[in-house]
Amino acid sequence: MSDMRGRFRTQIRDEVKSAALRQLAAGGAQALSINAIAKELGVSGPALYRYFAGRDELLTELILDAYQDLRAALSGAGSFVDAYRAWALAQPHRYRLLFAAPLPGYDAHADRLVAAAQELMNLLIPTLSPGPAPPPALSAALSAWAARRGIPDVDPAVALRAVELWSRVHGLVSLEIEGNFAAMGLDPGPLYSFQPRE
Amino acid sequence: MSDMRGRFRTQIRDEVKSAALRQLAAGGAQALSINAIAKELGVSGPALYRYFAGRDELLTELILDAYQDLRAALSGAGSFVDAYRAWALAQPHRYRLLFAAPLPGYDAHADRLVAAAQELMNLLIPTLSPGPAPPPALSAALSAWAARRGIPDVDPAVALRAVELWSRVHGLVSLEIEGNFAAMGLDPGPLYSFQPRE
DNA sequence: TGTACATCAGTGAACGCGCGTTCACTGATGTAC
DNA sequence: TGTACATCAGTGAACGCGCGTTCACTGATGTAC
Repeated sequence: MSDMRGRFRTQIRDEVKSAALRQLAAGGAQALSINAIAKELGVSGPALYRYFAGRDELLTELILDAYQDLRAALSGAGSFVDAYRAWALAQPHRYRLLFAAPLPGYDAHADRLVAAAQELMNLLIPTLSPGPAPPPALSAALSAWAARRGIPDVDPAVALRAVELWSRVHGLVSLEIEGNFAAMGLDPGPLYSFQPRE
Repeated sequence: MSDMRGRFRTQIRDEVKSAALRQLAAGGAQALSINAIAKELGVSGPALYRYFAGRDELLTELILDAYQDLRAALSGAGSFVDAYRAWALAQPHRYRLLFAAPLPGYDAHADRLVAAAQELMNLLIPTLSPGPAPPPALSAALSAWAARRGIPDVDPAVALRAVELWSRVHGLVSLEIEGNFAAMGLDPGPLYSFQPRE
């Protein structure tokens, strides 16, 4: 019976988080409310303060979890682009949590979050072959960035391709998620098979 | 003195809208509050109901204004990509208004809004030369979309380029606006000079 | 095994705040004769 | 030009709601002897 209370705590934390995700999915971007979650769990509002210091901590955990989940989905996948798209379409509310503007007053670029974001690039880079060489200033910035991320020997031409690929797929995904292609009557599927494929 | 009251009304409407934009710029995405705007204008909350039916109408007007402003910025510009980026960086809160997830319960795809969004494409299309031909299904969808928008004789290969260009620049712009490149220590400027340029 | 104690999950009340919106009303402004 | 009237901008109170968070407290659970 080691640490039964501890196990209980993490289980409740998970239940809180999944209720939070359910409400984000249903209620739009900023529908993250301690009180509403407590109500869904059949518990009074202040009870949740046993498990989270406050709303910001809960939000941060949800974001970190989402990064981790996305990373898992990408690392096992054959195609970065297809897996990225599939993950985002399956849970657009979590994708927005990662890449859309957060709540006012919330610091979306705390160190932990930036690090988690950039691990996505670490997954992409090894799968790419170099493209054209970037201009010198960009090349230097890309090398410095890769070194800072603990992968020192990255060809800047590969890093460039990674950033370009990511921004392209993010453009398509974010437009698709918000229904922009649907509003045009377009199936965006074929747009994802751009060159260069990884 | 024809219609002095009418002129007064439109002037107040404009003051309300610009206070609203100021607060959006300061307060984050969903900081659009009738009461807060009224307070900034030195007036009681209910007073604004003389000018707007409610918060949703105000929001819709802000969005339509933003589309019109963006269209104006693009139509006079030499480079679609550069003008698009400059507009978005200068007023990211308005860019989010157009392309990020709106408030829960707000219908972001009402006909007027969709039409306004697609007029942006009408500006882009005439500046492009055809690229590779799209696959048949996409080609048909692109032609149908162009016809529906009142520009019947569009080469699907041009329409495809327009959609691709738009999604690429949107990807870069939306990442840049949220500070993702800054968090990487990258100047994204060089990324915008991708081929094919318009 | 039984008892005394510490831990801690959860409660209900409260604080102070903000929201959109409706309503009856005041008072000023412009209009018609 | 002067007066009677209609229009309408703006007010303050109110409704009902929700929010994050703090606080003193109850009662159950697990622990130590």
